[in-house]
Amino acid sequence: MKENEFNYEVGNYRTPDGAPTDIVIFTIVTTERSSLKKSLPKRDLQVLLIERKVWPFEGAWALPGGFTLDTETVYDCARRELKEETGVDDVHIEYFNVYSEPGRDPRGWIISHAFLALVNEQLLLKRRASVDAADVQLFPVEEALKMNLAFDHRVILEDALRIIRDKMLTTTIAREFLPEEFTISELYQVIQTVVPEFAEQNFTRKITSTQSRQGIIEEVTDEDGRPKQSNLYSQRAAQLYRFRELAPRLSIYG
Amino acid sequence: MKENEFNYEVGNYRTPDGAPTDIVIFTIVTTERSSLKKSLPKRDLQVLLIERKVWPFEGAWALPGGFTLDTETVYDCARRELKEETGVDDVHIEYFNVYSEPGRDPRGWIISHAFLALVNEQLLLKRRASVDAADVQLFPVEEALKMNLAFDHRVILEDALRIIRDKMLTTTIAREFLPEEFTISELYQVIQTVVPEFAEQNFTRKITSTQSRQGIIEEVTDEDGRPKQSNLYSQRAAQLYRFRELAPRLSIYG
DNA sequence: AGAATAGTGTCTGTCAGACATTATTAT
DNA sequence: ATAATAATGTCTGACAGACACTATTCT
Repeated sequence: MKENEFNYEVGNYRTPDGAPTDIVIFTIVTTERSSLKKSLPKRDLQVLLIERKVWPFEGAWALPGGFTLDTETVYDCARRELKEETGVDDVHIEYFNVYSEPGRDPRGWIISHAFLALVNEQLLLKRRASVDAADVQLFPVEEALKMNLAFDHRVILEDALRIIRDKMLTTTIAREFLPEEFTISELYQVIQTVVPEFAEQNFTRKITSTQSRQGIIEEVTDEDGRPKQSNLYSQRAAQLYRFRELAPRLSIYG
Repeated sequence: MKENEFNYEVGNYRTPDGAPTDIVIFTIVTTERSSLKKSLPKRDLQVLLIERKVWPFEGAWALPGGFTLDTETVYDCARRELKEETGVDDVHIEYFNVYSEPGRDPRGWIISHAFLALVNEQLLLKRRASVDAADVQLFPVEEALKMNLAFDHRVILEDALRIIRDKMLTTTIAREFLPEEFTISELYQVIQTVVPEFAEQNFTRKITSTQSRQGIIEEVTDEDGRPKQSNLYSQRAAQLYRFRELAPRLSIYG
């Protein structure tokens, strides 16, 4: 390295003390409504938090994360941390913002890169069985927002929430919370769990029968080409659907 | 600072050598079609680049940017750099991604934060008059994409382009390239300049008369409440419009 | 008159929104 | 039968897409 030229541009300014990632891991927790069987379960959007054991914010709950190494991208780091905390890989993980407010971390000048991950409950269960981690826990987002989270993690969580609420309606990320094959009611419920104000009276018809939404989902059929149905959550069996690749182009101009 | 605890968590790992910002500054350059007066001008999406004078990538063109100070956020830094390079402030500037590939900067471990800015041509002109900067220049984006830009700036530019193309159709950022009051044709042209494949036969009617798009723009009237028109670009005078605050909510589900 | 842009008329098929109704099946 | 969810029917007004047409004014 040409040391003098390096110094010329970088100068003798202070350099950051670290470039960590923080990961907002969302999952939807399904709880059967015990009273009656064959009824739709309750769904709850939850976020994974870790109780800090060391200074700073000792004892407070925080988003999982860790410092990026000089041999990896921040994206690699986020995936690595996600794997460490949840045991899962190959899930939707997405970078959404940087947090660089001076003083946000008492340890020094630390610029954090925030990711959000959407993890299917089924995948999380494996990990939760294997590790008895009292210091790693899922919280309903509404509850987490009221807690005194470490660092600026409340702001990060709020930002992440805003983003998945937006994306839930404008992309097909709902698929991340659903099994491969699902019913319309499940899809509707997942959307409503993330975006409570979502209400669409003619949802079934719109998602299945309108031309402009062709290609979002398709009916699942068995080997003989007959419609495949499920009566897991209902008396009357419901048609199963799966997501296709096509997502419609949105535009405000028509 | 508790030095030992700091070391415990941060460890003795290497820390980054800098957290700069790179800014993709877009503008739309308008050139009158000289042949005939009263005709729509040609518009061209251009990006501001700077010729590097020092190692590394000496002589190559690069995105403007600079190192973040420990007293500011990366957002502050981007705004500061934008002001330095263009003389403008108070324009649309937005963070969009982080670039952290090891080795992306020969000077060391440098994680860059990329912003995009949309600057109205009129605002840029002031600056361009005051500074004769042969090393600061606007390039049509198509041309810039073919150049050997410094660092990973080609990738950054491609990402930025993808984002403003998407946002041009889903938000009202077109306003950033337009004067306060504009005609439908101007708006249409700006959209097409950024998204060449955009074509909407009934654009006028959709943007002015459909209920679902109420509130995007409104007619401009003079003090007496009479419609205000402009014949700057046309024989027949055209109604002037301005953007309102409301942007429609988009959803793929209806 | 011709050129250049602005803006409206008209028609068909599809969709949105609101609401009611029927269908299916475990209990 | 009842409960619970799944799915369709029906109606009105609005919109999309396509294309032709009229309007205005500078040259």
